[in-house]
Amino acid sequence: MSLCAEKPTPGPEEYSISELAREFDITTRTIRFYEDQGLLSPSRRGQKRVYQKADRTRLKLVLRGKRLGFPLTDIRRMIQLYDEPGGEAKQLDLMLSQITNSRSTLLQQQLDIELQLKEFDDIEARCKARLAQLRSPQNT
Amino acid sequence: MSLCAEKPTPGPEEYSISELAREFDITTRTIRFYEDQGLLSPSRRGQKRVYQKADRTRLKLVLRGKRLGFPLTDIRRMIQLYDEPGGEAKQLDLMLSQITNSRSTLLQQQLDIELQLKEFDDIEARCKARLAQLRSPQNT
DNA sequence: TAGCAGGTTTACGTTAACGTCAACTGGAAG
DNA sequence: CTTCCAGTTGACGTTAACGTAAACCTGCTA
Repeated sequence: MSLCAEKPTPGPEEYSISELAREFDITTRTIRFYEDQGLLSPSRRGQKRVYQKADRTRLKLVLRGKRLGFPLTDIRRMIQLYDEPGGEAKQLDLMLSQITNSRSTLLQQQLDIELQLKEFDDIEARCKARLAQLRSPQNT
Repeated sequence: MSLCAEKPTPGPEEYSISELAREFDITTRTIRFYEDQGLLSPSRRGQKRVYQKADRTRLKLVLRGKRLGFPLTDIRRMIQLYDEPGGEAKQLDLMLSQITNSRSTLLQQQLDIELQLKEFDDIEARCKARLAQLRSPQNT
């Protein structure tokens, strides 16, 4: 440990690339790749990447998008919506229609999930019934 | 049209590969690829594939899995659960644990979707507010 | 001063999920 | 018989999303 000078920017909390990687259980390669794709844009101290809280939040959004199966290009457009609304009315209209689009995809996914969950319940019940039958007394 | 002999198997309804392709808006290549991956196994009349209702249902399951972002290997395991429960207790236990697994993924996705939808509502509201402001009277 | 941990760029490799020919087949229509 | 159409099997091409390896910098610490 060096003498003092420990917190040059004590404010908004910062992260190194490997800290983020550990936290979200991904590789640094992945994080750099996301930056390449325009999903992240951390500041730099010297040549090293420094991630602020906002960057961390963006990364979380990316990973959420991934869990939902979206390709990175879609995810990029989605998280750009979080940035400051362009200003131009045209731009705002575009954003609104993109939101409408993404929303309908998400709603479809909700339906799909509900159906799938119900069917799993069904299958599970039959499995358990079959298991109970296997252990039932009449097979001695 | 040939003379009669139109319905050799009038029973369970059959589909050609291109019929299914049209219905679900995918290519025949995709359907054959899914078969290659063990997701479908249609019967054959001569060398041509003939799809029964059960095959159609399986295809629907596959596409639902795709909409949820699952890789084909996961989808395969998932739809195998719809087949007859193996019989062996060990096999049934395995099925149950697989269901538990998949279910937790789906539940996570539900959470992700709800969050995302809420954030979209939020962004949308701010967009609309900004738009209203742009058209407001004070800029004449 | 040497070395090491953590970071950087560059570049090629890999896997999944198809797309895109090419060459062949079997039946119906003209 | 030829022609056409829907279907079939290879085989190679492509894109997304990283993995992996090489070569370099850099700020401590021993």
